[in-house]
Amino acid sequence: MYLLHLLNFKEYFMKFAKDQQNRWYENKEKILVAVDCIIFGFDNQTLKLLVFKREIEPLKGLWSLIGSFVRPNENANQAVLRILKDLTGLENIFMEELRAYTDVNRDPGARCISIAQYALIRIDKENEELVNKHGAYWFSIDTLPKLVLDHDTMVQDALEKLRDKAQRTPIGFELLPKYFTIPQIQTLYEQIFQKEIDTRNFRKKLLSLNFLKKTDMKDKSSSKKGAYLYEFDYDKHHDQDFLIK
Amino acid sequence: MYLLHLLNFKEYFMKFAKDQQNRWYENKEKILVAVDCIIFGFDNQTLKLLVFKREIEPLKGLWSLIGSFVRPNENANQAVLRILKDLTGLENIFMEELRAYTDVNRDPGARCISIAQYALIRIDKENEELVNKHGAYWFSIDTLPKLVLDHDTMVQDALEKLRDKAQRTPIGFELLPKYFTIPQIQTLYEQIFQKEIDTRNFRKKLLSLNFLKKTDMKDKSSSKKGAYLYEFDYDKHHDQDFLIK
DNA sequence: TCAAAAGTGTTTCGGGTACACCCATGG
DNA sequence: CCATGGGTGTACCCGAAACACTTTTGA
Repeated sequence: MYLLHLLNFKEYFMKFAKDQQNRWYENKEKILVAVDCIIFGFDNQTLKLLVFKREIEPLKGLWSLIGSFVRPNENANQAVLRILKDLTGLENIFMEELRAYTDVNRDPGARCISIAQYALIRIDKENEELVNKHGAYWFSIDTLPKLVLDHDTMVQDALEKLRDKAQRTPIGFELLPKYFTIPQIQTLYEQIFQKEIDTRNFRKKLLSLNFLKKTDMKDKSSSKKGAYLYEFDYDKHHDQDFLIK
Repeated sequence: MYLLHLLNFKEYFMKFAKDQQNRWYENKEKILVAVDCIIFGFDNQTLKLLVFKREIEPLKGLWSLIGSFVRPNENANQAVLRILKDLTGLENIFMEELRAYTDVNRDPGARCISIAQYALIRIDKENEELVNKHGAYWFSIDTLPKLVLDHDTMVQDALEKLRDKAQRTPIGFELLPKYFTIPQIQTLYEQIFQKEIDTRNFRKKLLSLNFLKKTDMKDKSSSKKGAYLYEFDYDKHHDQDFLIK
């Protein structure tokens, strides 16, 4: 039987599938499959979540995550990227699966499972306008409105995963502009973990990881002295340990 | 608009859904949704995976994970528990979602997404016989056969997740009998991480966590001196840190 | 000149790791 | 009596955490 593994699997499969696929796949109930996006953003002040205000019935006026049904010719990942592109104009956004929400009655309108995904983007003027045009708004994560269905749970789960991930990998950089200051990163981490971090220890640890390139530019937008701008040095980051608590 | 949140949501929804659900849900393609189970087991020697040998066409003779389509009246979790119950007779099995596999062509027989879940069970004679009756067999994880579709990927992903999880939470106990010895746990961890662990450090760390209750029984099945049997003390385990590398 | 944020070093403490020998027992 | 696996203690090292003052500059 091990020989079979060497055969062209797809060909072999199709040979039988044509005759027999009804036996295997028949009478199996298909289900609506959606993706919902937990989109985090950072405006150099607070961590925010992008939510969508429904302006048509049903559920007019309620807040909701942005989602879509998965189409026949795309996988879940592609569905999310499609949404993000439409909504923000951005491509190459960091995103990762959170988990699937499959309860039978989670959506009273129809049996529908959702594969929730979270994404991280930088908030800037261009995408903020575009986003507003689509009826979406940024909410600070500590003043979120009630969301429809199980979307509140999704957001909480996503926050937990984000914290977990941020501790072990330099995830924050997806949320920062190309050039950023150390105090900016620190604010971001303080927002993610919702607690204050010691300046000296944070800076020491961060710089010791050796993946920040210092520039000779300064950002004076938040102090008179000005803070040096850094950029992420992708060459030097090789998934080393990155424990920041 | 905030007042709306206080209304009975489901009632409100249904009022519109009846008229309008076609507008929202119509023409949305439904998809087959399966669960696949990555079932790990431990027989006090090696970490094993339960795989299923297809004895009917299509794919006769090929090895595969155990799976099933999700039925209209169950969520993914319930589907997995149903499979595990049928297959092993066991209930209350530890299981957790791995992730969803949604590529358009992952299953050449039909568009079908799979929500992969991994589970941990102890292997004993009773469930081993039952399992064999269903055409399923335990394979040591370092001598796995080639599996169909994307199941190899699922197994690798599950192993990674298992390792990650085992490092930060005392997960191994799902895989051990009620009473077990310290050398047994160590073997389990050596299997999971595929490397040798220092006896003294392991024992020291494990006991310092204070959730093992020593009994006065000894297991002499693997040495003349015999090793003390312990049991898991659920009261004392409060999700403390549990870093074992 | 002063307010406000940026930037910098040292000490302490705990946990991780490395490492080698004695113990108990059945055959 | 000896082979086999069970069980124990110490020293070192490194990274995390705690902690306070100087620098710069625009207003």
